Amino acid sequence: MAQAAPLYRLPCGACLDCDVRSMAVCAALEDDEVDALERIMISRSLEANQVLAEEGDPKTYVYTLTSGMLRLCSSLPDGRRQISGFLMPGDYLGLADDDVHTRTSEAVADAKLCAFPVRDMDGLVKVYPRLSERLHGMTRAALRHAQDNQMILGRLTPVERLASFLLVLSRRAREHKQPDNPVLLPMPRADIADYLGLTVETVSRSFTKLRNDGLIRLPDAHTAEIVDRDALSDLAGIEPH
Amino acid sequence: MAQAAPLYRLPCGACLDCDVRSMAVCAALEDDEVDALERIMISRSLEANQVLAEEGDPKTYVYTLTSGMLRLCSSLPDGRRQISGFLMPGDYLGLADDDVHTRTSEAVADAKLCAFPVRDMDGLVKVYPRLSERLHGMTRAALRHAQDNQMILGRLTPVERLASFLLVLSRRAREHKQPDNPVLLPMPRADIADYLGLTVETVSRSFTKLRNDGLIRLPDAHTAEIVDRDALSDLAGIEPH
DNA sequence: CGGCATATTGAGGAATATCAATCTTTGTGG
DNA sequence: CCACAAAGATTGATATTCCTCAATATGCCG
Repeated sequence: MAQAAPLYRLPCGACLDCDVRSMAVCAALEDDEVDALERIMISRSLEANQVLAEEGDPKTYVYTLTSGMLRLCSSLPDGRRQISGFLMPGDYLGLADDDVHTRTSEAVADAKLCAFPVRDMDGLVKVYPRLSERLHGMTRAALRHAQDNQMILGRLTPVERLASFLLVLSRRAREHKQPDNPVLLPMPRADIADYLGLTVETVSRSFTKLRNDGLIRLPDAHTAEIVDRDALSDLAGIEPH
Repeated sequence: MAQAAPLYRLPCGACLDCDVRSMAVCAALEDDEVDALERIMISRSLEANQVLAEEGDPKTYVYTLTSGMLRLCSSLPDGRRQISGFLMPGDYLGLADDDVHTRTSEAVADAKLCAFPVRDMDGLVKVYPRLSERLHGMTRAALRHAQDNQMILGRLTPVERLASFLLVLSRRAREHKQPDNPVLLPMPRADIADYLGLTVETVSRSFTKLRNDGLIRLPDAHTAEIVDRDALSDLAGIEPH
């Protein structure tokens, strides 16, 4: 059977100009090697709140987020929800899972992704050991991050949780080569609440507290300007970055 | 310079008889290959509460726990502590870390371990790709586990947290080929509290509640017999295993 | 401009932390 | 082997914190 020309393929060499080239999985490959990745890649885009994969779905694709933001979440039968993480451009979706997605992934804001069929990706990983090493390294980093969250959820007060959340977002923005000060908050308060194990009201009150104490400014609900980073770090119980 | 015969070396072939052979990293290797692992291995033992590695220490060894139990924890400047996990025989220490231990590891009860110098281990991983794959798979499992904990810490009530804790311990005991009921609790209540983000008093009251409701029996403080596994699973919001 | 979703603020109550006392277990030395 | 001290676990009384419910304010999109 004749194979139709694959849809949604980016123009050849597009990966080389990609915004996230230096921080995503593909950073493991040399310029003349990314081509192999590009060949198995399919572009996708999501609108805000669109679901990419549901908890329990078979893992047929893995993804690199190139723009926008995703949330990974799971819910209890009675509706209680926990967000285990937010993905920023350059982040990889599928690090934790073997054959099945263990979390639901949804777009917080309009998002663009590179989709890789897992079968093809598994093949590439065997050809390029550095790709495998990079994935393993990203998994380790995700694990450290999840363990940090255990401390945040288990032992920090609401204001401390929010302080640490803002600092982590700021630091990650910097790592992703974006301005680290006003911190952009594309997600609604309910998402922050479900990430920090709080209610929206408590999140809102914690924002107000940080503002009244002069640690941050809030030009609008989706922008937090860090005024006193040291005090914020003190609160969060972590070293300033 | 002449190299002295290495100390603490187990008799040749000991790995083949090892209790944890089938569940630890070494399960990735065939019987005739574990020899390579055994050659770089050094046996260690720890007494209860002895520290194996401190948060921030350079990662010079990785370990497989062969008996006993370890806790991984970190502390805030003011003394608040969070335990990110307990290690059971067959578990691997060092999955999350690159060059530095990000958590303190201590013995809950007397423990025995196989220690592998990271340099040697890095070398072996290159020779045996299956070893690398297995480590990556164990890291993914640890990540899923840490994300489950985020739900537990962020959204479950104390009794629900304890129920889920007992069920996880029970399931892991089974996976580790030990009886899954009664559940053995080698760690003190303070450890359970610092793992579940509660106080000792609340942990104690939660045990009492589960006992009074007929879901468990408590022959002694370190033994919990599961009486109604379904009700316990219901509480924990997870499928019975 | 109006209507809806989201965010903030307020009042009250429920749940868990805190403080304190008792009970139990463990380990040690006589 | 028993007595005793010390640590750990449980139970009780109280206080604080955060959640719940309700009202108001703000922003956003048609």
